[in-house]
Amino acid sequence: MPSIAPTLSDVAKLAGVSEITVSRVVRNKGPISRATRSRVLAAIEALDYVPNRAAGSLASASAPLIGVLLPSLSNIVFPEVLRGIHVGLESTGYQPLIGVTDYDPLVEQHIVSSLLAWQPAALIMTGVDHTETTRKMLANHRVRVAELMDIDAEPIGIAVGLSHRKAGYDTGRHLIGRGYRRFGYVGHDWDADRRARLRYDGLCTALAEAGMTLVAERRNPGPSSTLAGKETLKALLQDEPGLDVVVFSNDDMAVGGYFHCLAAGIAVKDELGLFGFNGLSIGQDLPTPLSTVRSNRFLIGKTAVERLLDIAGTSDNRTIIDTGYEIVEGATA
Amino acid sequence: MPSIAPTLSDVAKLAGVSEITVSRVVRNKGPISRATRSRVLAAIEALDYVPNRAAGSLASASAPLIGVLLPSLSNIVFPEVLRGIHVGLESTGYQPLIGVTDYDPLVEQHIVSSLLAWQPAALIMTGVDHTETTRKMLANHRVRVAELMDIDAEPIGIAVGLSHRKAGYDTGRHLIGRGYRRFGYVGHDWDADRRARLRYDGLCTALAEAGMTLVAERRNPGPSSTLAGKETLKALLQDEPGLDVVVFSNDDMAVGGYFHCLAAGIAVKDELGLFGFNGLSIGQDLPTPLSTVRSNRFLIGKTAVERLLDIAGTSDNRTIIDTGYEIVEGATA
DNA sequence: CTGTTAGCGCATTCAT
DNA sequence: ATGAATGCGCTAACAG
Repeated sequence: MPSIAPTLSDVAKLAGVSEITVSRVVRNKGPISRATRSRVLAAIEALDYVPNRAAGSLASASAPLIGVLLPSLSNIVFPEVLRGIHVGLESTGYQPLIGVTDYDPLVEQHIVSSLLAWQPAALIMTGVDHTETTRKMLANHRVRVAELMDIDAEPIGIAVGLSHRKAGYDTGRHLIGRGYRRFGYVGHDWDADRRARLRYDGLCTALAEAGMTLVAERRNPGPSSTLAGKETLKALLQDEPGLDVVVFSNDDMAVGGYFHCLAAGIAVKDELGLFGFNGLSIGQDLPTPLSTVRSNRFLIGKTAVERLLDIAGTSDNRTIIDTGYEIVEGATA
Repeated sequence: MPSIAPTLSDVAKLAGVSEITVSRVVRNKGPISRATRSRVLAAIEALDYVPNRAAGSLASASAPLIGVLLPSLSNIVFPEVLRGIHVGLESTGYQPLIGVTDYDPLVEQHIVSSLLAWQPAALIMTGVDHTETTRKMLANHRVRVAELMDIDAEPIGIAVGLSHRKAGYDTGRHLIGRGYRRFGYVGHDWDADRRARLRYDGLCTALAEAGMTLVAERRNPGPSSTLAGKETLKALLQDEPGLDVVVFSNDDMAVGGYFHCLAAGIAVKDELGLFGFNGLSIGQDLPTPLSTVRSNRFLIGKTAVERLLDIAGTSDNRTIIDTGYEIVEGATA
């Protein structure tokens, strides 16, 4: 086998047709007779021909790539979204080109710029915080754009996710319905996590409607983690021992809270209710399954891809797709 | 702003130089006088020029891309490796193009083929199980290759990881040294996870050297998970109640085992020791930190990238890089 | 230090 | 249903 890769022209020669015919067979586009198609396919097989993507992209001014911008890979939530994207992309011929923004719109802007240099078919971004320059670039390139997770804002293209404000509100209603009255809140850094704040706002609205407020709250600077949840709950309970339920900014934090209760001998649910957000499997595998809200991360990624590929031709499709959420009763609240 | 992106030629005109000069400035390659460089940079700035990667890749027969093949995104370990890769790639101009093999060498083969179509600078693969066709493709394309995680085999290019056999062996020695005598093993599916099996082999070797064998063992079909660990430990203890320590195939499984002990009222360590593998943060955040082996996933990804970019020019660099591991004493064994 | 020439491999457009 | 001509935007290999 030659160390130089075969090209369209090699295949064409072997099959006794023109290059463009081979190209049509490869892309499955345009009318081709059954006879020539099979001759070409045989030649492709014989030579182990693989199309050169750079050449194809240059000629067509568009690449079978989907740019994916994630804020972080440390939080299990985003690999799960990525998994959904992957499954949605399966056998479409598109490949994901990924970038990590570290929750910084300026970093995001640079990544968008370098992703656009590949002329991707679409861009999948997380959240709704973008710089003006980013928005301008996206408009100029006429790339299809999906914004994931958050649907509480005006989208650039399509938005796929859930209303975090509503999820927070429903959390409040649910817990009030179960008889809880003295609410505490344990959270993490809001500056990077707009959605956690929306949930908090929704929760407070529900409490206010019922004539209550949070009895105590505490937010740990830095990202969410089991450790942060553990320590922050401990601190909160020192401030204010008389709570009957604590809502956490997400499951990571809540699992930490659960571990604190175990270590401190606090009877979860009877003595203190715990409530999370996301529905991570670690929470559901605890000896006492965590009460929480399932956020369907996988579905968000998968749905986004499917919609983006659907609207191939169309222009200006501002759409909001609500993938919803479900309250997971669990056994901690 | 025009909706058509500026090209090298536009920049060249504005700066009053030839295209190739602009190209040299952009790529920071070849000698350029300070004066022209700044004129060109000004023109680039003025036009918001972004190089077209497809064109560049076609002309140079190589793209600033690194293909990354991961077996799965469900297991937290691989996103962590990916994070290392990302950090290693930061500000190098390379971008990761990722594929997920689902632990299937044939799927891997297809992905390798479609990744190579982009002419990536290098390929990062996980593990050492590849089809003959895959090996042939890699040889023909003269791509730099790194195989991650596993260094107990002859590498294609560079291998970055740790000796899982040795880690298993040291686990055995460590636990024997702490006085444990009646060993149990709880594992998951081996067919997909060669490394788990190597650790098991190492463990058995250590036991044999001390004149012991596993008293009981049980492997759950399917991937590792907290749930699997929980249920499998339960089943194992029903078979054989007289164990004093159980080694798990990894931390996910071990955390599940820990949860079972909590629920069943088994005193961890005093009554039954638990030992994992990986050193995941969830294990360390338990009320009782898990005894385990830290496997440095982040470092593996980062190191692989750094080495791959190092050996840019060189050819045929078969190297094994041992990122090591550390026994984490913890409090469960 | 800078420029000229010549393609890279493919898809688009227009023929036939 | 198939083909010819042309160029996408950039870089390698040489000049000078």
